[in-house]
Amino acid sequence: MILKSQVEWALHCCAILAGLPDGRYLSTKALAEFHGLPKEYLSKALQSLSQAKLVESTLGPSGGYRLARPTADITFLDVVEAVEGKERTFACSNIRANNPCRPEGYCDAGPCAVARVMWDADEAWRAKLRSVSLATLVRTLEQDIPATLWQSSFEWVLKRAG
Amino acid sequence: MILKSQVEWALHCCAILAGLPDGRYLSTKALAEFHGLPKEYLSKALQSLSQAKLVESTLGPSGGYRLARPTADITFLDVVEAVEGKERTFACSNIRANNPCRPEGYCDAGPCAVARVMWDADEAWRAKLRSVSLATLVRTLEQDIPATLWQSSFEWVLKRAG
DNA sequence: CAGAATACGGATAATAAATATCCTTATTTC
DNA sequence: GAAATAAGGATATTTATTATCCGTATTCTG
Repeated sequence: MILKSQVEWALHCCAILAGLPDGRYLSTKALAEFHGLPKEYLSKALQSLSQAKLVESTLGPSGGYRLARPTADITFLDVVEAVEGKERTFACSNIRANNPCRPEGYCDAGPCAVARVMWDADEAWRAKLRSVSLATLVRTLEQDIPATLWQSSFEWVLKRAG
Repeated sequence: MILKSQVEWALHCCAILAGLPDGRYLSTKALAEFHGLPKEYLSKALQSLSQAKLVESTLGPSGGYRLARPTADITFLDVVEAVEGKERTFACSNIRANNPCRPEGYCDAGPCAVARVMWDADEAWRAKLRSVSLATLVRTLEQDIPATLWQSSFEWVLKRAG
C-alpha cells in the first residue's frame, strides 16, 4: 500500500501556490516545469484539488490556479483526501460473516473488532495530517531552504504567474 | 490507497490462532474454510506471517500454523508489516531536486519538508497499530461475540487442530 | 475581432500491483 | 507406502495507477 505520486505532487504544488501574491494565478505548465512533472497528468491532480474547492482556477492566457482559502485553513489532510479520496485505508469485507458456526439469520451488533482497530489507526493518521496546515509547511520550507534559492524560486514563479 | 485484503485475512487468522491450545496447529485449509477464503491465496498470507516469524508451521497431516510468540507480544503492526511490508506509505521522489533554480551540484541537507510531515503521519498510524496486541484483540472479541457462538467456533477449530 | 493560451473532461493506452490459481517439492503423520 | 501438509515457483486474471491525447469552452492579448 502506497499513496499515489499525485499526492506528493499536489502537496508541492500547494506549497508553491501558498507563496503566490494575492490575486495571481499559476498555470499547470509552470507547476509541471518547476517540479519536472508530466503536465497532462499533473493536470489531473490539480483538477482534483479544484473539485475539492481547495484551489480556484481561471482560464485563458495568464490563467491557472490559486488557493481558494488562507494557507492556515488548508491542511495536509485536505490535500491528501482531495487526491486519494476520503475512504478509509482499511476495507472491512466482514469475513466473520462466513463463520460456519453462525446461526441462520445472525446479525452483527456493530463493526468488526479488527476493523475498529484498523480504523482507529487510520484516524490517527488523518489526525496527524489534519494538524499540519500549508501555513506551517511554508514556514518550515522557509527555514529549510537557503535564502538565495528561496528567492530565486519565488522570482521564477512570479515571472510566470498571471 | 488501500491495504491488501490479505491484511484483513491475516489478522482474523491470527485471532483464531490466538485461541488455539498450546502445542496445537491449525491448517490453511481450516482457516480458509472458517473465513470463506480462497485456500491457495490465503496460504500466501500465512507464508508471509511465517517468514516474519510471527507463526510457526509444521508439515504433514495434523500440520498447520500456530503463533510463535505469546499473544501479548504480537501486535497489529507486526501482522500488517508482515503482509504489507515495512516501507512507509508515502514515497518521496524528491521532486524538489527538479527545481530549475537550483545551483549546479546543490545538495539537500535532509529529507523534504513534505515527506517529513507525511512520514510523521505514517508513524502515528504505526504507533496506533503497535499499541494493540493480539491479546487485546481476543479480549475484545470475547466481549463482542455471543458466548454460544464463541464456544461453537472454538469447538469447530479444536476439532480441526492437529 | 482573431488568435493563442488555458482549465476541464472524456477516451484510451501503458504500466504496475493485487488477486488468484496451478503445480512441484520436501516433510510429516498414520 | 499413502495421504496431508507447508513452501515456493510460475503464470493468469483483474484492478489500480500512471500517462497521453484530443475536443470544448473560456479568457486574455494584440
